Amino acid sequence: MTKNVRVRFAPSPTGPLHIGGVRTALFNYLFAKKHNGVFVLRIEDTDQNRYVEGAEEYIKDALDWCTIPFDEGPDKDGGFGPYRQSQRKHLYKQYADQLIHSGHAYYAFDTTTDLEKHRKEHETSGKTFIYNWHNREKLSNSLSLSSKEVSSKINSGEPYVIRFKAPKDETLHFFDEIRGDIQIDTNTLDDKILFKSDGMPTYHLANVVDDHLMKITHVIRGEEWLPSLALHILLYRCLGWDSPKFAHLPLILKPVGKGKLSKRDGEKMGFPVFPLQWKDPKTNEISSGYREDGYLPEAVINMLAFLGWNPGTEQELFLLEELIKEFDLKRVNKAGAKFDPEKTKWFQQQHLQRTDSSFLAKQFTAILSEKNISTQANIETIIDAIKERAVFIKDLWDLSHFFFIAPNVYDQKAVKKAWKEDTPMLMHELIRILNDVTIFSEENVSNAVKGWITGKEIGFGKIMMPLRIALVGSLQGPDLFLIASLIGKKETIQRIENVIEKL
RNA sequence: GGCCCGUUCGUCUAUCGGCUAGGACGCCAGGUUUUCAUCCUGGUAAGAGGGGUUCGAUUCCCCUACGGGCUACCA
Repeated sequence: MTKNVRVRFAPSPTGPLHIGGVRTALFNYLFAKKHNGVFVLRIEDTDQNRYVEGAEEYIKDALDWCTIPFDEGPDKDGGFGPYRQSQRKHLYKQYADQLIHSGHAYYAFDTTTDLEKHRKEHETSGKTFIYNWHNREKLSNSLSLSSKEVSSKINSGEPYVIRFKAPKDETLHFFDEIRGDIQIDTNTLDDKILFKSDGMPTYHLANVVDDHLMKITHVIRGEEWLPSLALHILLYRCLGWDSPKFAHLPLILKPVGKGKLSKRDGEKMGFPVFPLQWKDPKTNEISSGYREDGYLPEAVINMLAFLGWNPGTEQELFLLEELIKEFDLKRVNKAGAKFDPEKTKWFQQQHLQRTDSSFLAKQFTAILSEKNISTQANIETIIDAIKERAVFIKDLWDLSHFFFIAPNVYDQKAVKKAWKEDTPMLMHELIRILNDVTIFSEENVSNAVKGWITGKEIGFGKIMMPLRIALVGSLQGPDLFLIASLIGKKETIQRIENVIEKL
């Protein structure tokens, strides 16, 4: 019998969700949906000092915008709540105590300053201080002190932490769904703190306890957690629990230079590293987001999916449903991937082209009304004509303003190229031709103008380019006859008269 | 420093021992569009280095180099 797949995304509400985090959430989501499983959101807020106002909301909004909603999580109980670790505080201590009773953990009283001193001393003598079997007997803890001393310290209210007692002389073997077999010598492990003196568990304990209690079957997380996998495996074992399966995702790296992608890179190179815009509540600093920059969630998701994963075919454009169908942890790469803002733009362009004109028309109408331009019935026709030139929805205006407003400035380069001495005369003649077109359809205008040019035996460019300047203001845009027919006979002629006068 | 993970075109990647090492982004050149963009065609460019194993290695093993991560009473 196969267990129901349950995965979780467990961010810490210390700020806006970075696209690396979104990618982790996406892979969890895809894996869950692929196996008809459940996607859980758990807020890991065990560190009160780092809590940032609004971060949890941001995380939920971001998942929402990316169309990868969670099935269970804060305010969405699925029977495994609560889903904020701060609200689960009472659950953790008993497991730490259990580990103490079974001899797998111990109390430690060393102060931060004591430990810092040890570290410094080791450093100056060229050694590394590790709190483990090397020296745990010489430090202040329940292994070195008598049980009397220990209980008197605890009873007198002296602060203490609970440390894991890493086993000695053992080679641990475990399996990562992406990386395969990994082994570690337990002698290199340190005695990690499981329970802090403020009464809160550390990530390691809380994470293992919650994953077990929430019946998580697969832990899919970033590669930065690989070094603590040994600890986590050991915790499951010492607590007497089966451990879930693990998969560690490759990191997302800076586009240029070394290291992990960071907020700074986005600022420096001018691309967002966050899904949504974020305003820091303390500094009021604003970080740009993909949503506000005009990206479609489809594009962002598609781009993210291909950062470290591929379907093994040559298909690159995927919608969420297809990603779910094709996704497989086995096809996730091991090596970190440099982030490429250019490719992201390409995904955006491709997805925009595949977006319904009726949907774009709706968005565009909103932009137009902001500019106090009344909506036209033929808005979808206009979008069909300009869409293929657009990358972002906001490009639509730059590509189509001449449908709504007559040009008042003319591109100098274009004028120099196309406006010759005999042009005004030809334009006057063109006005007469256009005047004779009774039904001003694209086809009729085209036939009339083309017939006239052919009859005159002059080059098309001599007429078409000045006409384009008249109607558009520059040498750009879709088919001229379409533009003419859409703005109408009166406006077309008016614009030609304008340009003759001005140039 | 210690531990762990990784290494194919500039970038993202395909290849599950036998290929002229494939695709995509970018870039360059043509073509279509009498404009611009799109689009089409073509081009550019890669297996870190050294040892093995093998009839044969990009693919398997080892070493080195390089890159990355972790090394907090942060997650």
